[in-house]
Amino acid sequence: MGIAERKEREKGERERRIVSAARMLAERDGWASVTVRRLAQEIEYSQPVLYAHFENRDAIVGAVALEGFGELGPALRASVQPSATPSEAMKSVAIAYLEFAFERPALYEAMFILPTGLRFAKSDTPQVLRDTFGAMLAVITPFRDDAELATETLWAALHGLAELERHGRIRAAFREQRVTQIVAMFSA
Amino acid sequence: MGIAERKEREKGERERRIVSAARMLAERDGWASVTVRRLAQEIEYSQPVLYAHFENRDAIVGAVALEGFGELGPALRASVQPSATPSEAMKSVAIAYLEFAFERPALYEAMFILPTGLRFAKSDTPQVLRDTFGAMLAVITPFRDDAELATETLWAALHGLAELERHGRIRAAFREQRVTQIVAMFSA
DNA sequence: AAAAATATCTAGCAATGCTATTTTGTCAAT
DNA sequence: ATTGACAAAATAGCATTGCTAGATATTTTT
Repeated sequence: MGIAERKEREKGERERRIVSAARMLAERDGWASVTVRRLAQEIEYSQPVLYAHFENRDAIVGAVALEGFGELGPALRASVQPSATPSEAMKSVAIAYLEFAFERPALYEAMFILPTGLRFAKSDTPQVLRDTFGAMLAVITPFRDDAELATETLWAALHGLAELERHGRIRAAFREQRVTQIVAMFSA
Repeated sequence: MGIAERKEREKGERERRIVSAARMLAERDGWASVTVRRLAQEIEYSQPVLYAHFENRDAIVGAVALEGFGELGPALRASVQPSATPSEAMKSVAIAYLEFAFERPALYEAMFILPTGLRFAKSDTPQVLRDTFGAMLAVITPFRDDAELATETLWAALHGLAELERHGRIRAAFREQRVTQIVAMFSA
């Protein structure tokens, strides 16, 4: 039955092309430009084919978001030098988080802002999501007993910093100082 | 020249009806349901009339957002009891902020998430926005020299708490505890 | 009363997400 | 090789969107 396997392989391959086309277009022209028609054109298939892979447009955004989580966790971990002190580690993670948000805005949008149909903080939370959470948890644990709660709070603070700055609500020039404030508070 | 004035009055009145229809529909059915056609129907004028008042749909969202800022500032100030200690005051403001976000989700969305074309943290920032910022600044000043910076950071933290919870990224049941954490950190 | 300016509407464009229907391609059984 | 069943994919279309050009009605000015 190698035929069925080949077909499955081809379908998987096509799915990857859809997701990476979506990501590329979003990063280049913004999510509003990511239309099902344009994606179809990009992968050289007709429009309805995409609906054999994804229930709707939101699900495509969700697939890109998942890719993003697959990268954010490792990026946070990689930012920490082995020789770093606990509070240096926390600062590295915080800065890496914001860099991720600002350097891949479309990816970040898919992960945290756009409707995607993904589930979180529930029993069915995918492993990549737990991993990302874990990367932040790791640098907080040395400082706090309520590490899980504190991770949620730190995450929220970083997310807020990223979003308000992206929308021009707070002064971009003071980013570093705000991060310093936050980290100082959490590592006290 | 009472005629011109009457016309201006009528135009202003109509504009208010557009904005409040938009707000009502958004709060009831979500922003996706706020279409220019539906608004036109609501105010009993044809569609192009709305473009005599607002450049485009985003500008209507922006008008609702401005209304929101006009209410958020006072709501934050009103939450503080005259007898409150400085740290009680800060906690009241933080809780009032989150209540605002959760009880008027569509309004909050217009203010902080959707594209609106409004400008912030710039010289042309409208007074209502400065007022809202001022309400937070007031409760931070007793604790910090760098009050303006700290206000930005606190604001970001609260915004992040609201957004991550709204998207189901963090556990709703622990909202109170996260607020307590944040306030403790800023009033230390 | 006629002309000019203003206000408003009708009708339509191009684009969107999504889907019913038709066509094309693949493969096994004859 | 031919045929018929099944799966894959394309065409064509629906309903909806934001927005606008062009036609019509309504005031205001002359």
